[in-house]
Amino acid sequence: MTANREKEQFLAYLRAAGHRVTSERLALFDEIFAQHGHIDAEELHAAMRSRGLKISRATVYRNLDLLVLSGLASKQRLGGTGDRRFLYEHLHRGQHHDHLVCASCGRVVEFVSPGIVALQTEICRAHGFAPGHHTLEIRGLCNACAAPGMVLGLGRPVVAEPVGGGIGV
Amino acid sequence: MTANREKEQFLAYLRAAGHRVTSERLALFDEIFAQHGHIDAEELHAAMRSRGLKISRATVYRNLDLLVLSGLASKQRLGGTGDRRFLYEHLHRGQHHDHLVCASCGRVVEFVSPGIVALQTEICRAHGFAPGHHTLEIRGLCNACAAPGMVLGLGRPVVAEPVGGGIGV
DNA sequence: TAGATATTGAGATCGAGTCTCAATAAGGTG
DNA sequence: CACCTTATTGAGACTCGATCTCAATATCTA
Repeated sequence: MTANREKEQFLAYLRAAGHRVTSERLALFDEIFAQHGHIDAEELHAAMRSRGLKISRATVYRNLDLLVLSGLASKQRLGGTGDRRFLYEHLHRGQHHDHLVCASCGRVVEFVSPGIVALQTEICRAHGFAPGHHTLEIRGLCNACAAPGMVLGLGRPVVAEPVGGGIGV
Repeated sequence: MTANREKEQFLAYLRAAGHRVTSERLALFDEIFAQHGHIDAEELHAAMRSRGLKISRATVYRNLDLLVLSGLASKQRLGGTGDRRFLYEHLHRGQHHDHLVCASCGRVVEFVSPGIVALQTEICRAHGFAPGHHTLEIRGLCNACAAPGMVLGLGRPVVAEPVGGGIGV
């Protein structure tokens, strides 16, 4: 089993919050940690059913929220104004990243930038806000789509190296 | 009438795109430019009806998309995972800004940061993307909500001074 | 092991946004 | 200006992601 450390964190969260440890919650945890990249609730539900697990749609939705509250999954809409569904992805130990999305083929690249963190701190300070978290989505054209005459291909999200470390304000 | 320059731009867009100039489109333009800050389609529709204008819900939705395409309005969800509806706001001459949202009272502060623009350019370059645009939402606690024992008040969006000008990567 | 109650499942419901299609009106043409 | 073509509108049906209801079930506590 992968993600043992994260599973411990999930169990600790459930107990601390007074929630019960059910087989459905454990199965959902396993499923989202078995998935690569972003996936929506319906796809997650279908994936579990196709593995022979019996779990209802409502339970998937309910428990995804718990995973987010536990800090082990993120829930956000990606893709600008074309975002109909929430997408979920598992997180490792609170590591935050942002997204670069190709406006043409939808390919998603994840990146970590210390610069944006510094920027967030500075902007909050300037406006008297206590910093929380941020979501940054950059949209553009990936190299494949920017090349003339290319047919689009939907790639898999890639975790990228940190870019830039200086203060950005 | 306010926003004459913008209205010219809207008319020019309509004609260039082969769309007709209808009274509904002009009324919707007037309404969104008469509004402060962010407003959703239903509220916009209700506001127009309450002024005695006869316009249908479907027409509001359809023409808001045109306003966005013309570059005169932005359409985005704000408020993290609590974002059920799209919010619209009018823009002045393509000026881009981002949002600082209070996680407690929902107050929205708009800010302009050259740093984030530089960051966007650098990150796109590092990953072989042609830069497009970005959306950055920072969530935190405003000074009123961070103060202990305060009752929350829902403020109006404020356009803030640019913060920071250095390269932020 | 039994009892209290949180959780589940199936399906109803909600709600933001889109679609359909007949009626209307914008704007080009003679 | 009057006519004609056709984009646009309005009313309401529809879509579909997400939430809610409530009886049945499973978890945890004592």
